Amino acid sequence: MKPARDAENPTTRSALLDAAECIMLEEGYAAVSSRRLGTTAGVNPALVYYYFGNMDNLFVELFRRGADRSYERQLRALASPQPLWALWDAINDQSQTALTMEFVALANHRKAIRAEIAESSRRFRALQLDAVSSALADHGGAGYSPGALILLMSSVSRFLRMEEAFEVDTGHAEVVELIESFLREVEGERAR
Amino acid sequence: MKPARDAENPTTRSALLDAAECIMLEEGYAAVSSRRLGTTAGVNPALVYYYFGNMDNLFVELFRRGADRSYERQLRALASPQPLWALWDAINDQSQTALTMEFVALANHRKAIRAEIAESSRRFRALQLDAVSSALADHGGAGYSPGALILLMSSVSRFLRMEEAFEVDTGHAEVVELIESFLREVEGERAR
DNA sequence: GTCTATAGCTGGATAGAC
DNA sequence: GTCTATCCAGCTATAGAC
Repeated sequence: MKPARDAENPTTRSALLDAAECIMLEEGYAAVSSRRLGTTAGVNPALVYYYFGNMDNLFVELFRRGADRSYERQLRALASPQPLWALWDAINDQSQTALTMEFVALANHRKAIRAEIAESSRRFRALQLDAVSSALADHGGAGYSPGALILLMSSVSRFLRMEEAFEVDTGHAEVVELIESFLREVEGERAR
Repeated sequence: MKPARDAENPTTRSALLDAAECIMLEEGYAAVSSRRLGTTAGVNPALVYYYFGNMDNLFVELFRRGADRSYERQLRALASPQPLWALWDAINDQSQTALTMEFVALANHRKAIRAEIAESSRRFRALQLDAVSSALADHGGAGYSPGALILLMSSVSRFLRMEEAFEVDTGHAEVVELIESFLREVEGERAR
């Protein structure tokens, strides 16, 4: 009988993934090395190769883990009574955002990562398109383009986060208000 | 009498910066090392330290060189008869975009770079705010927020570029049309 | 200004003991 | 599954000859 591992007894495998996530967020992907992973996770560096074969695979698995979690969260959001508001929250709320930017940078020169992100993006987008199309049709927004709305929310959210990291926030409140006034128009006041 | 250097006779210093730009675009910032720079620029790697002291300074100088060029281009754009259209073109056209994203990634774990980008962003934003405010006031757009418009254009532009790198383009045409129809509304048909 | 040589470090990855 | 030991490559940075 295999013992079930809980949060206080994580498997070595997931401990390594957690360590990678932590290092990536704090110091960027370039700081993620097998030796650093070993130290942070409290295990031997060689185990990275035992579990993942090489560093690229570790990155791919870490990305996939985060993407799957986000996808589930987004599925739940889009099933809410106010799917547009919920999607806007999900896009903004995602603690995944910072990690994602790091992966995008990684993808610039690692083909395996790029392919993974590309496929994941298409998967997210398809789900969003479907839900936003229905949401717009259900309310007074049949005249608006679902694709444009999704891109607007995604672009602005990511750009604002990025600027916040540089402590630049000119115009942030205004553009958020612009998007949210649109959401109010088609989906009504945000329910609390 | 010092000989003037032309494009075919660049100084070693600028040859190193050119090499850095090239490597960064093709393989990402992590691939930029003194040895690679030496090989690509056809000079000795030790010259990197002679000219820049260390790698951080090289990155900062490369960023500054690009930012200054973009700033000049943007100044010219904003002085055109259709400043909003010209700004939109400048934001989209910038061959700097890909490089900028690489610098943003670098900035995550190099303080010197982060400070440089932050200051540069504020400088660009101030210039844009000024010009867009006037442009909106001059035409029928006095009711719109200049800050929101700038952020919308900047966010969307960067996000689309990023997605293009992953060969994802769902909704791109629609969101571009949304922005351009707004520009037509306040500034009239784009002059050719 | 440009080069050689080199110190000192960190990294990816593997072989093999336990 | 986990560890030690190790090879080899690549990096930053400096000292010093030319």
